[in-house]
Amino acid sequence: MKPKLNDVAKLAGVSATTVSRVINNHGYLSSQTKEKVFAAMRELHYQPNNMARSLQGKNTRLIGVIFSDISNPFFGEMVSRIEKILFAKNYKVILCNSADDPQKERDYLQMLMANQVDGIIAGAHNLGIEEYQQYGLPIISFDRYLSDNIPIVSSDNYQGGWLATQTLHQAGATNVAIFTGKSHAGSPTNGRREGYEAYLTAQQLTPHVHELPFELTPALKMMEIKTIMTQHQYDGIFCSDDLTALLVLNVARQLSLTVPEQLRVVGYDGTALIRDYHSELTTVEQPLADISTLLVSLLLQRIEDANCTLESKYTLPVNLIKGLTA
Amino acid sequence: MKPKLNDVAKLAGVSATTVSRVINNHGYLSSQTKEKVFAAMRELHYQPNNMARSLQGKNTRLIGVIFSDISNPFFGEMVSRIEKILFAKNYKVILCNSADDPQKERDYLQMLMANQVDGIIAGAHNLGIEEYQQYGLPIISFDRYLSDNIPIVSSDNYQGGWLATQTLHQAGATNVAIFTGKSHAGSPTNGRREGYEAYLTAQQLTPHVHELPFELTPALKMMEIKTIMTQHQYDGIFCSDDLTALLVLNVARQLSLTVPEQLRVVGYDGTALIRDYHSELTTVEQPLADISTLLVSLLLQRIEDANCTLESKYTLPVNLIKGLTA
DNA sequence: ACCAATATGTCAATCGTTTGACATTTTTAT
DNA sequence: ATAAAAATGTCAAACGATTGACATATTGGT
Repeated sequence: MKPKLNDVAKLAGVSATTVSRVINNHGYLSSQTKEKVFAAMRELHYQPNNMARSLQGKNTRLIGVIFSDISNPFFGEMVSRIEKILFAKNYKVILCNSADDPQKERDYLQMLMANQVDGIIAGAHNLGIEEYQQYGLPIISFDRYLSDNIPIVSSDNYQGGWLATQTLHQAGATNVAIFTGKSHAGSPTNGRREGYEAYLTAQQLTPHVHELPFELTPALKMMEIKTIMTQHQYDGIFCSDDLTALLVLNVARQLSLTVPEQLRVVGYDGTALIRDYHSELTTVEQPLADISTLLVSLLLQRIEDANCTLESKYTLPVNLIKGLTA
Repeated sequence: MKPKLNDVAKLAGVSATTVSRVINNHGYLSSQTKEKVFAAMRELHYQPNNMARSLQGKNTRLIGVIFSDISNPFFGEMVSRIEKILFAKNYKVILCNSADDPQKERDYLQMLMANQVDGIIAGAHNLGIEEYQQYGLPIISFDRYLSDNIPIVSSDNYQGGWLATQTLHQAGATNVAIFTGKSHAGSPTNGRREGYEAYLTAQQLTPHVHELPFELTPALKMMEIKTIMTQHQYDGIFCSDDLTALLVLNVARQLSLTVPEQLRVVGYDGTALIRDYHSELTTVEQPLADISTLLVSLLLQRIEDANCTLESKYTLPVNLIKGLTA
């Protein structure tokens, strides 16, 4: 069996209490004793049992991270960053892919509770507000309103939508469409669309909104896009995420539309993947590093002091990455 | 505070033992009592404390999943699949991005031990073999030899390398290079390179191996590729991963090389992302679904019966996805 | 009315570690 | 030499749930 605290104590020739004190650096300890104990721990490859520790009320240092699906590069990069930051602070991540399934999300929440996580970073949002509220846990939300006492971190979607549309317009487009997801209440893409509409209205131009169902496979989405693009002669398209923008560029190629002359395209997100492998795409970059840092930092504040007052909303500025498509 | 088993017992008007029995479905129980207890659990939003449970020797149902970085789409997709499969079997994933840093990998292993994970799926491999052996934990490795008693799941890298090269050759290429990572002992890319060399040798052609350092940023890698491609006039390039293939295609565009007429390109991995957004790329697809399923299934076998005999190596067939680049 | 099966309760030990109370010994400073 | 500080020990009660031993009560079937 795995070595326990008592085995270490025996090997080191000290009492169990002393070993515990060494581990927790508690009370008076001579450096010789410490060394003896550490040596014994090394020799036995001893690792204190975190389950037992957390029973005493110690933090588990586990954080639940819920996103819809990390195989989406945007979430993948974000979770990867969050994990790295948390690891540096000695926290571990329990990964939850909710797959946009409310029941799965609910199950995950319960599971996270059962595992005594210290807090949750929520980036998937299908559940009603109450479900998140009823657990008295520190929670920080990414990009969506959950409840009054759950702070939201997001980038400036409105500004991003405005910026994207402005970029298309200034690149010469006048007949500008937006391809976005279904507009859910509280959904982040709403802001992007509002920015888009506001800019066009300010320019006395007409918005053309196309909602592409979220569940569509990329192949189906592409067909849909092709249909839309043949029926309308847009000269500028703002896609509310970069992957959709790639599909639009593919379709443009199929339809022999020259980019950016006949068609201008702006995407959204600006992940490292897109910047590195699709530098041609003009896109609005969300500050993923800052978002991740802030999410973690707020959560840890809440964990350390449950009563600390946090803003209800943190909005980070976006940045336009100028490529060749607009 | 969070409700405990005793609170449920009080509310339901039964003993703590009965509640525990209901939870674990142990011994005689009337359906009325069960209902009363469940009702009380619901009312209190009770979740049994997994820490306390696992102290009795119950499994934690936590699995450590170590990969170098899930922001790489290949690993992202793989971890996403693994997580989904494990969740369906009521296991949770502790996510570990080793970032190709041996020390981080070591820290992760210790952390996973401290958290009493039931097993580990290891897809990052920087540590010496001993380090994985010394923990008597069920471990399954993806694509790399760790130790005799740690089963390896991988796809047929040799066959994949052969297939890719054959595809380039049959598409008309005779001066065929391979772009691969640094060849580490036990590294999976070795097999791909061997398949590449074997095919060329069988065809009386000369292999040209270019090792691109793993750590390079994509931008630097692209420069390197450009240098290589201008110095040599290859008419076929086999990239040991798809992202590198995208860079090669970018460079080809910069150098005004027509694909596939002047230059044929074959990638490797065939993730959903590539299939969906770069269907033009000819690539060797690793059976990610099967690999993930097998990894999980073997691990759970080991967890359920530590002595069960498993093969030391499981090799799954690869599949050529014909695109337009070769 | 009687035996068995079913249902529930009480009690206590256990899992591995932490922590406080208290006692004892050793070291250090004056 | 002496008191304070430092170092270690013993003991036991937590933490929250599980589980076995055992007792008791309620059923149902015959």
